[in-house]
Amino acid sequence: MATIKDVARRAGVTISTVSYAINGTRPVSEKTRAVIFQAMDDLGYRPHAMARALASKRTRILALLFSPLERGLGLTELEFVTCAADAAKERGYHLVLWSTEIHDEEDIRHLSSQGLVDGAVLMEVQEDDPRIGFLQDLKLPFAMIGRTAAGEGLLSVDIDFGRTLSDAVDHLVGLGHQRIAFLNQSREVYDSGYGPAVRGLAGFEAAIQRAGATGYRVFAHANPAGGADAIGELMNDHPDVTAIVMMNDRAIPGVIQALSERSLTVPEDVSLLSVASSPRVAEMFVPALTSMDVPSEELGRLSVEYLVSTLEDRPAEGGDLVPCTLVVRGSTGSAPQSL
Amino acid sequence: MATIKDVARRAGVTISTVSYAINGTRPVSEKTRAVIFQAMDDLGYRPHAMARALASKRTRILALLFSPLERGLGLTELEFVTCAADAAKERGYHLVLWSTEIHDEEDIRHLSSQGLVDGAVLMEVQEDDPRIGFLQDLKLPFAMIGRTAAGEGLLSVDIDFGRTLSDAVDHLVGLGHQRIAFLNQSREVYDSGYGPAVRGLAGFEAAIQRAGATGYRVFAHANPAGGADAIGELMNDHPDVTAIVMMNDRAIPGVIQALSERSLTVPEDVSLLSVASSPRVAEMFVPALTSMDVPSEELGRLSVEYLVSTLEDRPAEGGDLVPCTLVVRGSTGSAPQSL
DNA sequence: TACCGTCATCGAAACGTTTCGACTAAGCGT
DNA sequence: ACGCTTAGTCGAAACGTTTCGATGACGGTA
Repeated sequence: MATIKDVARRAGVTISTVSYAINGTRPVSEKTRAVIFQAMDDLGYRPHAMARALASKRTRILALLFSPLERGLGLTELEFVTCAADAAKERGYHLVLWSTEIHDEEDIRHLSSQGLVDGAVLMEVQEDDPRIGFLQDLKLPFAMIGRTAAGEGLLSVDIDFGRTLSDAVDHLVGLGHQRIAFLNQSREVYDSGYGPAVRGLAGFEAAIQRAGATGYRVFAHANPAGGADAIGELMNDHPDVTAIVMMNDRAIPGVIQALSERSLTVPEDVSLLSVASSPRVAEMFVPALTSMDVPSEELGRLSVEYLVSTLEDRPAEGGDLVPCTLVVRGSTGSAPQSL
Repeated sequence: MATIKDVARRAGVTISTVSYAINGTRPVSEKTRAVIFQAMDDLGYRPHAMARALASKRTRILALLFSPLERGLGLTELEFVTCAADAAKERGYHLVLWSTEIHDEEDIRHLSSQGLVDGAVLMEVQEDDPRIGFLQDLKLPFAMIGRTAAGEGLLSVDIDFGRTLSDAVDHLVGLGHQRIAFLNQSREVYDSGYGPAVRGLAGFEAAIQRAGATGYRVFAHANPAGGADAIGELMNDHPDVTAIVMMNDRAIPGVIQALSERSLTVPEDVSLLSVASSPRVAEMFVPALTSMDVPSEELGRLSVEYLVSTLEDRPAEGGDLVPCTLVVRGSTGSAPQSL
């Protein structure tokens, strides 16, 4: 493989000049630059990533941190990954996957101490995420998908739950629904302060209030049985509900089954709207679920962009909130006329 | 950050001795080794990945190639990714994500020419995959998840479709089913020679034959409508079918709906068995689907292990086939008594 | 005693870049 | 005609490893 030395020789200049021409670190005359680029072309030269990294102390490699435990990665998270990789590539960076127990400090330290990565993107951020402390100690720049409780000046992108739930409720109210339930994650998850669960519910309540409708809330474990139980509870307490906003992908099958067992059809008797889920999930059901799709592409992309900007001394603001977009499928319809 | 130099000084030896002690490249006396490791510990020393790569010409970074187009990554593929990353980590390697159009030679060349990666793992391999040629030209070692048509001596892991379909059919026959349908991918996909579609069907036919049962075959597009159409066709031609083996995740919702529209219940009237799918998918339905789960962990892991072995001059055999494992859930039951 | 092979260690040269200080020649104001 | 800046280039020293050839000490064999 051709090295910078070969290019220099062929162009009749020294290697430092070639380096300046490539990186624009110092001025190079128009004429010389042309000769150098010609030589590079002729030789099919590509800078050697490792050598460059060693000398410049910048690897142009980013780590994507995710924790395998927890609820496990889903389709939505998968899109973060691929979109983040694309975004990184566009900016000349690479993305390495780093799956690590969320509390394993040694493991995270290991990652950075080798000098392998310039920065990190954190997925599945928790309200009180221990990784953030580790990263700060290591002085490793990072961006988050999600937010911590405090979120003080850290780089992050997150779903705009306020706006998302507001849009969701508006859609239902627009169809004539007045008694709407919010099916959240489990109470344990909510109590632990998991961001989406907390912010989602808050957004829902605010939206309901603004719309002058009546809201019910119910929690469900992240599995079909949890969904079924939740519907049982809900229908027992509030049999007059006509629409359910769900923010719990895995509970959905149970919800649907429980409704059909009660001879309630979707969307004639009850409208269903899935929030912060992926189209792939929504289309698994019959009828396909109307949903507020997560802007995973944007989240993945923005997080990388923030990080790269910071690394290249173009400090980014961060803290952006992007709303989910409403996609109407078959599970929402006009509220039933009579009760 | 401590360097090898610091370690050497503290241990009272030269850097080359330290290097030998770390890598085991040459013998080092027990006493010296102890002193060196002590020094490393004291200083919290970690070899600098880039420097090591530059000097040894081995980066210990592997690329994971996937093409964004196609049918899009699903939950099963996601598991490949995370498991491959874990396996790589265990062996001291890193995994970078490289999403590339399957035919984009320049892009693949770009990847290797920088000397960034030692080898590649290919996901979603096609029967006649152009990437393989590129990689061979570049002399970049690689392993595949899936197989090409020829598969001549290339490193690969794949699902053992013969064994898997055989187990699936046996399970159903054991429940008394005698007329079993195989719901494949679409005819187009099958005709294009997509490996799983071809090998799956072949395995099914062989298993049916061996079991002395009757087999029907039907194709479906990878979406709910496709599934519904397929059931329509199947029930029209062969209303006596009592079990369906499905190898088409995305068509499943349509299948279930079409069955219920015909007042056929699962599993009382018809047993459903999903092949080569992920538990996550199987549990989305009511009743949860009995399935042959893809050993994604093993596939991801093995592919990395093969590649690493080859890189470290322990040539691997490759070409392993691993079967899916049967997980009985609620969608299969005894064949209906009468017809 | 002289010689040879091992074992353990040393010193120095790579690996392919970036970057710093220095040098030259040209352009400027005075 | 003088010094001063500036654009353009050079040479050499990093960056932190691995690896090769050489060296010295030691024990065994002739």
